Parts: sequence; C-alpha cells; structure tokens
Amino acid sequence: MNSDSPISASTTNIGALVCQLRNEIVARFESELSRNGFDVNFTQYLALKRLALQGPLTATELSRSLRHDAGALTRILDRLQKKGYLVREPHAHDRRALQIKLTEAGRAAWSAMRACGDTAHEQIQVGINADERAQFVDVLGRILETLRGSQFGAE
Amino acid sequence: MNSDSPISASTTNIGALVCQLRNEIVARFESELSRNGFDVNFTQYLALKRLALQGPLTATELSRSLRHDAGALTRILDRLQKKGYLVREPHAHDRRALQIKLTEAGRAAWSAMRACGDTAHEQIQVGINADERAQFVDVLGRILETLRGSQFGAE
DNA sequence: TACATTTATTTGCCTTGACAAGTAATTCGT
DNA sequence: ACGAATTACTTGTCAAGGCAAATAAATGTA
Repeated sequence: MNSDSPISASTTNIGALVCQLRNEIVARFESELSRNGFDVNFTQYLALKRLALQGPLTATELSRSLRHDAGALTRILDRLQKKGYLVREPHAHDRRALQIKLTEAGRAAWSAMRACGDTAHEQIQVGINADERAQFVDVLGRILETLRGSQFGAE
Repeated sequence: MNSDSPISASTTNIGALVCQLRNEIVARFESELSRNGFDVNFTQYLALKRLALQGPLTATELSRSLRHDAGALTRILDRLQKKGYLVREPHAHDRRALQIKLTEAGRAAWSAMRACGDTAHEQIQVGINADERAQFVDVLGRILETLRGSQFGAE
C-alpha cells in the first residue's frame, strides 16, 4: 500500500501545508499586534481593515466580505464596539440592518494596526521574491476560485 | 504611506487568502469524507494518515509530526479509539509513553479514506497545472520555513 | 390589505484547538 | 542513589467559529 504511487496525497499534502501556513501567518500577525499593545485577534484585525478601507458597511456586508459567519461576527463587533473602535448605527433605509462605522478612535487604532499588519506581511515574504509572490497569490486565487466555482471577494 | 508602495497589506492580503483557502480545503476534504460515510474531520484524517504511513508512533511523536497541540490530540485519539480505529499500547521502553497503533479496522478505514483524500486533493488542483502546483508548494514550504526559522516535518 | 417568504441580526449550543495545570515516569547532576 | 529538572500524557478551562433557532422587519403575492 505504498511503494509505487508517486503522486498521491501522501506525497505532499497541500491541505496540511496550507493549514500550517495559515496557523503560522495568523500567529505572526497576532504577535505583531500584541507586541504593539493591541488586544485584537487576526479576525478582528481583518474586520477593522475592511471597515477602514470600505467605509460603513452593514453586518451582513461585512460578514460576506470577510466570508465569516454572521453569528460569529456579531460577537466580533461586540468586542470592537466595547473597545470603542466602532459603532452600530441604524440603517437609513432598512430598519433591520445596521450601519457599522469606525469611530475616530477606531480609525486611529487602525492606522497603527495597519503598520503592524504591514510588518507581519513583510515578514511572511522575506524568503520569496516579487515574482514568486505574484505567482503564489495567483495560483492561490485560482484554487480558491475553483473550489468555489466563483470568484472571491474584492482584495 | 500609500501611493507609491505597490505591495502593501491592502493590496493583496496573503493572510486572508490563506485563511480562506484553508477553510475551503478543509471543507472539501470533510465533505468528501462524510459523503463516503466517514465521521471524521480533517484533523482526524491527518492523524490516521500519519499512523498509516509512519507506523506506530507515540502521542508526542504524532503531535509533533502533525504540529498539533498535545492536549487536543489526546481527545482526537479518544475519538478514533472509540471508533475502533486505533489502540493505545504501552511503550516497550518508556512507561510514560504510548504506542499508538492502527487496528485492522483502522487500516481498512484508512485505505477507504485515502481514496476520499485523493479525490479531494485532486479537486483542489483542477485549475492548476503540475508546474504551478510544484511552484506553489515550493513557495509555500519556503514561507513556512521562514516563519519558523527551521524546517517543517516530513511529508 | 393580509399572509407567506425572505432577509438582517442576535443568541444559544456544540465542537475544536490553544494553553495551563496536574500526574506519572524518566533522566540528569551530584 | 537521590532530588531536581525534564518529558509524556491527560484534564480543565477558555476563546472562536459553525450552525440552528428566534426575533424583527422588509418584500412578494394573492
């Protein structure tokens, strides 16, 4: 059950590698954030980033954009709101929905976190050059597309 | 701090992409496994795989090999043992340690799961060719190495 | 308009993994 | 040989995400 199958899942398991890479990357971001005094995890960082870059969003828009469970997102917003980074405002045209907006404090925090994120992002790419990075991201994106049978959100 | 830096975290966040890819891959493996009647998650699948390919191991060896928390591994082994896939035997030379061995049932289950895994693994690579795959895995591995400052385990 | 269906958000429950503490056994240093 | 330090495994606790149910409001339909 082993000798003659050259390329099988047992050769190089992309799944396992990607899981490990994900853990390392998240750890790197979070250590960089915490090293700079921010008590936010990677997901919260991504949420702040989206809000900073894409302006006020509803919870559903944010949840879809991050591809993150809506229920889980509620609690993330709770945390960030308690820190004073954002507010939930009623939506102008839909009383079910919320407008989630960064506060001034949130915007200020984000611009500091952004530096952390950029640092972490650079650390990740230390060992590869620009071409490799581009190729990597390209293939990664295409695998994602394939697995979804569709595109993957902006950015 | 923005206009002329072509590569910033806001351009293409590798971290977010890798997280999403990981989620999709795990989902694909697990759906393939469950579609074939196996009630095991991706981590359990990986544990069985290691045991199948690398023979009896101690819990610590397995935990290090999978880079998975030892405490969490205990419960994974509980599950797999309850299913009858493996047994914990006392270690011949170290009374603290265990020899974790697949049972016949475990070996049989693995050989069926292996097919699921290979299917999932192929689905992942539908959109890319062999060169791209090799490059991807290579870069992925090097990023991992960099982030660890060391190598990553066998396989 | 009245009712069924969809959508937005929240909450509860469950599983998983990370981390820390606890127990038992081995190894190291003297 | 003996105590200290390390190692192997287990257990408890906690944070996080996935999923389902609940609520409220909007939309579609008769």
